[in-house]
Amino acid sequence: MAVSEATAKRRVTATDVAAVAGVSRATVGFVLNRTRGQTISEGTRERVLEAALRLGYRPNSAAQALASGRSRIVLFVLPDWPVEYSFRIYLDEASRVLDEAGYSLVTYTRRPHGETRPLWELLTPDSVFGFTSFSPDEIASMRGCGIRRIFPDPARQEPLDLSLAVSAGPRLQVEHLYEHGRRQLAYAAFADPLPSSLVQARHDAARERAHSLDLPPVDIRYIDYRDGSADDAVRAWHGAGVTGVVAFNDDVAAAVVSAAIRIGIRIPDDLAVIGHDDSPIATMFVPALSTVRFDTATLGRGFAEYAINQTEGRPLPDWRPPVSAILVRREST
Amino acid sequence: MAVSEATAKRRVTATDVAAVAGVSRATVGFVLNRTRGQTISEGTRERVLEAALRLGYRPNSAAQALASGRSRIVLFVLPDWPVEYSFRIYLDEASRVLDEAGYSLVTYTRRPHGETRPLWELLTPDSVFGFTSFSPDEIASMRGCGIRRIFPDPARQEPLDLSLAVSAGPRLQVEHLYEHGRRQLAYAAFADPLPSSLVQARHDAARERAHSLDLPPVDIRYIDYRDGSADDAVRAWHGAGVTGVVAFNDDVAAAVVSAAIRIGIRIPDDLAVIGHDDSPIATMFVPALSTVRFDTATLGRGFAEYAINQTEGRPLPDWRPPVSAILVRREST
DNA sequence: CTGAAAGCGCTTACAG
DNA sequence: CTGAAAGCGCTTACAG
Repeated sequence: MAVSEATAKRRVTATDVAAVAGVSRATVGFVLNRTRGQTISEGTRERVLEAALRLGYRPNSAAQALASGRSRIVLFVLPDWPVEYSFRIYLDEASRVLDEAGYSLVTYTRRPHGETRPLWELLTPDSVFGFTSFSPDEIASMRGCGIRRIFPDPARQEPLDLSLAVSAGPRLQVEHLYEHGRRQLAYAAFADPLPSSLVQARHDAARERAHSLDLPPVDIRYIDYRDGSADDAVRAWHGAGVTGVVAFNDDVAAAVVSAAIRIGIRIPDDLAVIGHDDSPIATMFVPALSTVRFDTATLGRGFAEYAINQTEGRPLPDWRPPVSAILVRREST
Repeated sequence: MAVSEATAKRRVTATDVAAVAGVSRATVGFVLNRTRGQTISEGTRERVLEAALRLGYRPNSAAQALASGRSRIVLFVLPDWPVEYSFRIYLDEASRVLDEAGYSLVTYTRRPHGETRPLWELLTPDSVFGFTSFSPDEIASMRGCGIRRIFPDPARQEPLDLSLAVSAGPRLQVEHLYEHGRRQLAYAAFADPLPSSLVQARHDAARERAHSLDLPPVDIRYIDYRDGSADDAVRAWHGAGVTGVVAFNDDVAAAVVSAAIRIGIRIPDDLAVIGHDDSPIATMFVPALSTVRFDTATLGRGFAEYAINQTEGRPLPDWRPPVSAILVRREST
């Protein structure tokens, strides 16, 4: 009666648990946090655990954060553009592994308008990971609220690129077209200005691979599927003798293929097109799109491992993202 | 020198600001929080503001949350299935409006495996909103860590469905096919078990609208674009004289259209197909897909308004989500 | 093996 | 108009 009344009125605290278990508040903390270096008798441990369970005790995380100086939050800042389809699997895996290590992964999409107070100030995460790099202002804001571990951190020349498989996909795309006899290649970029750094990086990788295969220069054009740019690009490429198109992603590949169909260019005979990501559209499109897939679950686990070690201050010197790109051949090549 | 040394060593606190401004810590709080009912002289106000700016003071949110009992976080629990494309715009708008009111919107995707500690226990948000309803266990967990405002809350028979425009889209889809002379309709559902409640709700809305138009019963089939189910469905429908297909979303519509094309059924002459969401695939698909679009920005603002009022304990009695569905006619109908 | 106590950095009545 | 002080619920040396 007294207990249920208290439960209804206010939140159960460690003091309540201590009272029921007949120990001090400190001991409650030691048991529940499995504090290392403390030895607790089995009887005490059981009494505390039992009392905590019975009262439905949930530690107050704000108090924990304030007292310990750690929030057990890992913040992952996503870019302001729609991330590829498979990225959800990546995040799910990363989240699961971090959770096992006692951390929560919170994702945060930067808003175009800029908040009064960015999310990292409100959450004060133990570490912040960015899909792309941070601006000096952002770094200053994070440092200002006590966040010590920021990646990628420009000051440290951090080698890791969290967009991870930047070059593996484009390389595979080029190799695939090459193996099927295509020599004059073009790159279909994404006109949306937001993911421009990723577009740039993928294009660079494709161009370099083409160069190393002694192929002629790769013409790049920016495709916006809402206007006629795909038609223009396909016409221009067709006139210039292009026989293979490397697309930034499956959406762009679909736009190129659909423009070609409308114009009357045969896919893949006249023009082979390869996408990137193996998103649902690649399966459903007619013709189905050849593309490149990643083992995103493994990548997610890899990121989590990296994040945990960085957050706890023991970086893995030789760590590399476990990238594995797989070619998926369908009808467009 | 002394200041920059201190800055480097530890975080700037209200005590530092108070010392520099020559006031008490309480006054710093009053100024920075614009505490109502406190009158602060202009001179003091300016000194505090100036000192805070100069020192780069950021309030410690854990301490604020602990002392005030409010975290200023609104948690939005998303379902475990890929939300429709346009939902990002919805979230962006909602986030922006909440931010203006001093709240941060954190989104959280339930993980299939279940965490050791769900995110609401770690963040202790002031309120939690679910896209779908919560299980009794989840409700208990939230209540246990002191979260008072939960929506939808089964105990209150909360009328609001946060998936919002559940029936408006399907109704419009059916009406569109009806207006173009289609009488024998079918519903193409999404085979993925995860969004089943949404599939069910949309199908119900479509069936009811068809019924109210005196149309014959709507046959429902579950489409998985990774197997042959679309082919089977299209064949069966064709044999049964179906002339119009209402699809759960654009992905499913694309799968149906592509199956029809492969089989040799003409779109839209033999079979009209309408999607839902106006996602990019609807534009890019050949033929381009007719679909239904929502004014998601307005919906997002509407949700934010609702959330702010609920969070601050003054529910709007007559509030309705500002749903406006628009028909987008393309080539598939 | 366990407890008393200081401290984390705020907010908020309460005095003056 | 402003300050001294209690309190939020934890963690963590430090004693014993």
